[in-house]
Amino acid sequence: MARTTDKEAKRKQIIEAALKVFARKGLSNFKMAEIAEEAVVGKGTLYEYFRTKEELIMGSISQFMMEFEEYVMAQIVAVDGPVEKIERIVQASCEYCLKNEEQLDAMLDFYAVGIPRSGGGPALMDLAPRYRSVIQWVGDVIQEGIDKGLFRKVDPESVASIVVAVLDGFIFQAAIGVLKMDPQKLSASLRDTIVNGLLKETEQGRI
Amino acid sequence: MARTTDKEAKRKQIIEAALKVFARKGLSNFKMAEIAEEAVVGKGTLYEYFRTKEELIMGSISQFMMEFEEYVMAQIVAVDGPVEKIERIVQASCEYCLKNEEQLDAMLDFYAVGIPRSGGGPALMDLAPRYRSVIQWVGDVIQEGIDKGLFRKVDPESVASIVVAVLDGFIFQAAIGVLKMDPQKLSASLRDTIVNGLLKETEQGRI
Amino acid sequence: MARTTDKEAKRKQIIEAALKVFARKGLSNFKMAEIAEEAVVGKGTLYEYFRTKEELIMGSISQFMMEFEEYVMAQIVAVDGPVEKIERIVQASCEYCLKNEEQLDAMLDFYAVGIPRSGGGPALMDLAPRYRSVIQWVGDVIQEGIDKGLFRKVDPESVASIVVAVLDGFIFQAAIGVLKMDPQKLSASLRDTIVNGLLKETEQGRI
Amino acid sequence: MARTTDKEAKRKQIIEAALKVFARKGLSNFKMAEIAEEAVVGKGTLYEYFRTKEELIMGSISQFMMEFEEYVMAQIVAVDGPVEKIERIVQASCEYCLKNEEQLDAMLDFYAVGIPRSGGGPALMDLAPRYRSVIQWVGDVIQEGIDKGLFRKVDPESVASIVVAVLDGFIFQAAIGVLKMDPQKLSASLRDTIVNGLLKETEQGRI
DNA sequence: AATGAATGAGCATTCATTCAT
DNA sequence: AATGAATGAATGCTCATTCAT
Repeated sequence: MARTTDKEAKRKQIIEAALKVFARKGLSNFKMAEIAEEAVVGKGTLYEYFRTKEELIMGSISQFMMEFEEYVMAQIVAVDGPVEKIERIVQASCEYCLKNEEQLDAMLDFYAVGIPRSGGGPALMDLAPRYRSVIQWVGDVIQEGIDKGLFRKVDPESVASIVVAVLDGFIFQAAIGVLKMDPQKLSASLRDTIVNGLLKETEQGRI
Repeated sequence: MARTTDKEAKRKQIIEAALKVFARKGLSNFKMAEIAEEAVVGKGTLYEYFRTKEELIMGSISQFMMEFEEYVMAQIVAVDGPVEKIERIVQASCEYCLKNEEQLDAMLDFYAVGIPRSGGGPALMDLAPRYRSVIQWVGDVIQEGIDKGLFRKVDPESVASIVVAVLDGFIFQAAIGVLKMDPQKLSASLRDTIVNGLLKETEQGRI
Repeated sequence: MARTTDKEAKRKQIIEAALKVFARKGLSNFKMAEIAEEAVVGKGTLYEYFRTKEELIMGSISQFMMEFEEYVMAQIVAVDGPVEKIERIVQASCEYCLKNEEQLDAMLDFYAVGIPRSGGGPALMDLAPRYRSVIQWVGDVIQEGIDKGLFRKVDPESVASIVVAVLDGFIFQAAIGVLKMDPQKLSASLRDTIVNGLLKETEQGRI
Repeated sequence: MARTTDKEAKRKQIIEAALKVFARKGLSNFKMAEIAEEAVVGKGTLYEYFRTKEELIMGSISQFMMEFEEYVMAQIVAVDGPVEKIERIVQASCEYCLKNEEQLDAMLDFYAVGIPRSGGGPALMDLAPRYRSVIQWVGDVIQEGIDKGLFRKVDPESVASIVVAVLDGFIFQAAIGVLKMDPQKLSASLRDTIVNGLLKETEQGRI
């Protein structure tokens, strides 16, 4: 059991180092040696935990994405009401980005890794399923709003797409430095713009 | 007299080949030799037009971005009315992506290139100014809507940020394959969700 | 623990191989791959010990020059008397060239490397200090001869310049094949021509 | 006839440019393009006059050596007396180096070109015959001195070797910057050191 | 298990040379 | 005859990966 824990801990340690290096150098410029140095292990050790560079990249990104998702989900479970849920998902996403400001620089790279190439093999990592599930989840919230008579009868999936798109767009704008990742301001702004537009006339101004 | 050449034309030819290769292989995996082959020129020729691989990348992306911008701008000049302008910018953006579906795969890479790295030099290409000007432009449209009494008194810049963010987010979703780039549908969807939310109560349903 | 290596020994091994290749191909025609092959190491290994080709060249030449100097110095320490010292330095220099006959071919290249270029950076290697110290040393011997009343009152430095010049000239003549590097003959010849001319009339024929 | 003159003139023009570039960059670092630029002709033109880079190098060095020799010879023809001849050859050599101070930087390279390589082809240029003839000529002068009863009965060829060696050594010392090419001083110095040593005792102090 | 010295496939880049104009 | 755009063979150097210790 101790063995497993040790192994797992060192793997985490390497991934943490990797994410730092990704942020600093970008996914296409970092070297395995840099990660080894950052993780304070030998180059050879990396290969005890990841078979190839590619696997280390995928492993690290997966880990990051998973923690992102977990964080957001954890912030949401206790929230009631569709409007609040959407507000909270925006806030939580921004919060996570802020807490991992360093990673922000690398997130676009993470996204790019998910692009399938027409020529050559498939995407290094298939982001689509994860993406669909997020959109699905947001769509359910929208549907919930409609069902509760709060929202107009919009197409839940389309709106969900938009909400998720805004979040990604914010991340990009923050990464290039034209937007400040302010959870309160951005969630308020999104609420005022999108959620308001979703509310039925009779509901507007009430919430 | 020596062999005469239209330098500008050959430069374009190389850039076109480069963009194709970028889409196929991604910005971090392509080889100069591939571009030479695609452009049907010798490897050495590439270096007659671009001093380094990096410069070729930047030149090609710049060209792409510029053409993107030009296309969208051209589609917009003749449009009147804030709502129509926003609708049209979404449509035009989608159209250009559709016309260059091949490039779509590479666009996330293009974005990633614009991320400044905390460690090491600056971003390969500074997208911020271009971005700010687009947001500014959309913001002006929003302001126009407010001035005309069409829109509620929102913060123009925040809304502009959101609109632009949605466009980028759409591009990403299309790239990973969870969204279809349908100009009509997406612009209608955006209009129904965002623009509606911007309209004053008295205006809703009229436009 | 990792594969352990005597870094210093391997460095020597590479330098030895390099000097062989220099002699065979000349400083401007050799390829790194040739040195790797001669040293029976991988190309990459060369770069573990020398950052660039230039550094490998400089390191190897430095080493050669140093060993040359050490050899000559070692042959001289025990020698008494100015005339004998000069004779011995000539002999020792020739001996070293003979023992390293292979290198002889490359020595002119080594010299050329020390030439500072008016345009562009400084010389790859500054031979001037080392040169001045040798001339200084020979000058001291001449001075000693004058002080002891053996030599005429000549300018020690000028004569030292000449002696050193002759040695270099010999190396060149040997390299192009118009002179045989015969320590006995050359030192005798130099003694008969130069040293004799330095002796006071009263001393001539005595020594 | 005009044709020939033009051709010959342009050839000279190229060689002159080449020598300048050699001095600036060294024989192993210059590029054909640099020579074309310096000569203010197109790259292609170089190949109208020299089949290859190597041929251009050889042609230029030959030209330089020939002019060197011609200059020295011209300065010597009218000189009488072995001592004066030797003094004059030293002076003339220094003078030429001074007049072509720029080339001085490249002369070691020229020498190096004459070194035959054990492995690979022969020397790019065989300096031996030219060298032997110079040594021969100096040897004849020494012999003349002996015959006239001025010099001791030394081995003419050995002494000639030394004299020529000194000249080359001076050039090297001047190139690396430890010696000033002063015709008067150097010839006087050489005369005082070598020639004096050659004089018979009865002649010393007379000349 | 951990390491880092060794490796060589792989790639950006250079530059002598060609040849259409 | 003169040119310089085009070319690709050649080469320095990198870095993921291996493996002896």
